[in-house]
Amino acid sequence: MGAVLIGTLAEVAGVSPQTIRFYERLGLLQPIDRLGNGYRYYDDDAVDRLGFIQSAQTRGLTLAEIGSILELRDADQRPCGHVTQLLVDKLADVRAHRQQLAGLEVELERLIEASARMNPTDCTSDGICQIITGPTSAS
Amino acid sequence: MGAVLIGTLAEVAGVSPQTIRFYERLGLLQPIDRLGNGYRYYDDDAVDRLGFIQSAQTRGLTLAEIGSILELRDADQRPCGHVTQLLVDKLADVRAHRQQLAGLEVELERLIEASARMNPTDCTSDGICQIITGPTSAS
DNA sequence: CTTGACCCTGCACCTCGCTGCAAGGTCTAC
DNA sequence: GTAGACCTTGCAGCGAGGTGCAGGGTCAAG
Repeated sequence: MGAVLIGTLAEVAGVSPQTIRFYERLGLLQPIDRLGNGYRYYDDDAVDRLGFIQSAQTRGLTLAEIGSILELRDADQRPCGHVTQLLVDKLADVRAHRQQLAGLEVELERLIEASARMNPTDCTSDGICQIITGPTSAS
Repeated sequence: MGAVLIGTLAEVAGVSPQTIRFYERLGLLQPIDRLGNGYRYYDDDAVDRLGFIQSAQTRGLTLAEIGSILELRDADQRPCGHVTQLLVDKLADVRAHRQQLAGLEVELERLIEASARMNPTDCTSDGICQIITGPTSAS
């Protein structure tokens, strides 16, 4: 089952051939070799590798971070410690981001509620939009 | 106090002159006119307008959305309804995004916890990184 | 011999909100 | 007259993760 061309690999892995070439340029996935006509060919490990990339992406890792894991693997090192550190850092990022969005959510709720209570005639007064800037001034 | 040049407006509003020119290209802010030498000049309304843009940005609106509000204002229409709709939509976006991040947070916590329980010797087996893909396979 | 499905390379483009640079004109102060 | 601070225009680039296209080569079937 080894030695498939890029189109087949793409179909099996559920990505486009362009994406595979793009990953190759980023150093994430190298073909075993080229055929006489220049065509890339791959073995089953490539499918696993693409699957890993997709798993890691859904876990919020960037392609650069995923590349750093694959690099360790390719150097026959155990990436466990590195991966754990990446995940811990990512968790901190996600929590910070969520905190920020929570603040925004509260703020939007407040503005929407205030706009519902607003008298439409208030709108014609000066300023561009008092729903957003607040009745007289913003903090 | 009217008729300031771009640099003064930029300083007062706390943005760079380049940013003001950028907003002009997006149609968010037009100078009153040009002086004989081609220099843009602005009045105090421009400061309010830049303040509004910044307020709206901190509320998560994109420059395109902000532009749609300003467009209504410039056409002497009350943008209240439109603004409220934008905020409601934005709130839905923020909630959806937060939900997604909440799922990711739980997932990362799970992976980090699992990695702490993992036997280091497990790591040498096949696959690229079992912390990420899971012990035998991922869902 | 031609059609159609593949494959190759390299480059441009997309979103979003700027930022920086080059090459020039202008204005003020000394 | 010259230095320095301002202004003008247009265009390139960032990051992130691709997508799409042009212009070509290759291969198998009919």
